[in-house]
Amino acid sequence: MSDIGGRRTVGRIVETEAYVGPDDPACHAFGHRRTSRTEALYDPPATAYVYFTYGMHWCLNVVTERADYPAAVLIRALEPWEGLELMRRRRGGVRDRELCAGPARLCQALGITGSQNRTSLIEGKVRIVRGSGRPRVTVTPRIGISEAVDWPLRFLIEGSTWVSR
DNA sequence: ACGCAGATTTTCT
DNA sequence: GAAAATCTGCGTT
Repeated sequence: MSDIGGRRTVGRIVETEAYVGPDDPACHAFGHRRTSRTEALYDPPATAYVYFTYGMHWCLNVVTERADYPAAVLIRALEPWEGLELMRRRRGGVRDRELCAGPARLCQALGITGSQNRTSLIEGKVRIVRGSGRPRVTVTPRIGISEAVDWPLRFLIEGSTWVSR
């Protein structure tokens, strides 16, 4: 959920990818690479890692491991729950199915930018809270990367129609 | 439905 | 100078 610009949007996470640390060739901190961009990955768990790519897109990750161990989970898709009007406005009137189906799309829908980088996902303007169900999860390889292409680290809620691609 | 190219800028070589 | 954890619009089938 986000509370940005004085208004709230809520969604259920339906798709994620894991980037599992310095030994993962697809992780931005592969080989313990430490730059101004990757610095957030070395923060404590539940910190936001928001990075900018392709000249125009923001993507949101959750730092998952202890401080100084750079691993994170990329949030790839949400099922929109609240604040649909605001999401539609931010996304420029695309079909609802495409509001949050993709890592950069959901950031646009929720108003997430670099100003959320290194903020707490427990008490910040962007938060992640525990849900109530125990959904079945499907596992596939990650998308859009060129290293470790076959590692099964993409997780989808089984049967969700809100996932990307 | 599918495939391709353009957008646009940070980061690292 | 090239590539990048992407998205969109426009072309063809």
